[in-house]
Amino acid sequence: MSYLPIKQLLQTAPTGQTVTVKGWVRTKRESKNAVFIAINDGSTIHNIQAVAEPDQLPEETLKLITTGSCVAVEGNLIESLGSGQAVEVKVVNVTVYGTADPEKYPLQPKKHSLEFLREIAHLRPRTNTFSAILRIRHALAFAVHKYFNDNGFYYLNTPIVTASDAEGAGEMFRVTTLDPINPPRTEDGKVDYSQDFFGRETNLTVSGQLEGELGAMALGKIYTFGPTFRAENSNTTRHLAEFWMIEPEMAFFELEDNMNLAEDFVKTVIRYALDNCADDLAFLENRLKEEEKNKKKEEQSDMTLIEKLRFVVDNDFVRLKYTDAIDILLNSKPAKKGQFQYDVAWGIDLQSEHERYLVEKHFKKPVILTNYPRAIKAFYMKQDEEPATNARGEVFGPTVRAMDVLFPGIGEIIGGSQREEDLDKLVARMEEVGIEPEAIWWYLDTRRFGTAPHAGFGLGFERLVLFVTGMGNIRDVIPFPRTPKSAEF
RNA sequence: UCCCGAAUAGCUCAGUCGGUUAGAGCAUCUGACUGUUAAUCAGAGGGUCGCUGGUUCGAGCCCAGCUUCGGGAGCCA
Repeated sequence: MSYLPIKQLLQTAPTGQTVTVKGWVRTKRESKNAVFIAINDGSTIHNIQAVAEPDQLPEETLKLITTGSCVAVEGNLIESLGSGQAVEVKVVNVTVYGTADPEKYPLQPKKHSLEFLREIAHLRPRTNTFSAILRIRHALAFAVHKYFNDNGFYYLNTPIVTASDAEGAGEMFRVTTLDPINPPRTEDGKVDYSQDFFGRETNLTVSGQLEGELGAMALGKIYTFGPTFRAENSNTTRHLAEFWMIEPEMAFFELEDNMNLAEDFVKTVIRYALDNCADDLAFLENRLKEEEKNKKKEEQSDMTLIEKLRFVVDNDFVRLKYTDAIDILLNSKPAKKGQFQYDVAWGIDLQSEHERYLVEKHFKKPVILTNYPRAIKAFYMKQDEEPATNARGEVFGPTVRAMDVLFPGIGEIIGGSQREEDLDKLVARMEEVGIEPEAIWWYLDTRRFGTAPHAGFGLGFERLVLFVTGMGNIRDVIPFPRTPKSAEF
């Protein structure tokens, strides 16, 4: 039996033609003269309404049509007799594929909290909110591939299992096939990883960047888009143990080019969502409006979700050197009133409250912060020639060509840099921070053989989805979130 | 990991000063209802008060520990 997705049916001119709808029942309403069944198949946020005469369906079939059950409806597509929808299906026959006991099915037609839905993550895609999020997530993923393909990048698949832990991006998950109770041991009592599957210690990747650089040094412009793992005990609304990261890496790009790419990239994929997910965004925007009603006035945002997205797409990001950001923070009201929990001084790693002030209070738009102190950034970042100076000519310490893109409500959405292409400087820096150059000899070969200026960045995909959907918790923008103490589904 | 808060019906919550049979709304079921829009109206069923221990004549309520969840911080994307 063939069928049409509801998305398509809703856009079809009703001429009484025979159609088949297959999907899950959202609600059933019975009155004396008609039975109304709202059906959703996930192709769109909208339901289609099937209408049956009360004595048209056998009593036992009618009883099985409950919220959450799955049905196939054969009927005629007609102009709706009611006012809530343009078309509806006049039922000829209903087949129930699967029942859903109303006493047990958790997704009954009522409001559910996001916390409750997280506990039934296997069923939550059947709700309006999550189906909208997942469709938007898909559209953004597609837009990412489209953007890079349109701009001459090659999709490079970097390894998930890796032996390198040199990047220091975070704690890693160990990958092993050794017996956890009784692993083989060396003479000095340590676990003997030479007997492990790969013959050495291996972990899940925390970043594909180092391998991405290898690709860029051959293909010119590459990007990765894959799962990434951090075994940090992070319990926040912005962190996952398993998340998807997008990491472009470009030969011959300097910091300025990197910033231009990051800004154009983010704007383009958000624009894609605005152009292609209008219904789902409108639904989420409404949901947020309802939520805002319960908030205090000062916590309500002055822009709706779609206005916020348009604002980001239509306005230039602020570009600001770290040293100048420190000046702004030092002269800010909260600093003078002592309202910052952490003191501001050149050399500190900016805290959330500082980033928030810059993005949400001072500039009120996305900010790209650059040229951070060398001491607080990764070893592979290109060192600036001159130490930082502020507007009054004060001289500070050495900096690197790093860039962080900060978004309102999200914080750091992108982190990147121009890479140090000079072998001697790179090795010297590695030794300073205690990384053995031999451990990533293959990475250093890019600098030994045909080195070139290059740059790249990493974007946490879920943080992008978080921003576009306006959701508040990163666990609600990935189908099956992995967080400390939580891997049920 | 640290700080704060929470855990009572399927869900969201109330539960007075520690005192008899633990309540409401939604959902569910039953009935009513001229085409309804998460319909409306009436009625019914539904509880190991997170777990373990303690204080007390008596604990949903007080105390301790544990577990889980939420918010914030740190780490970062």
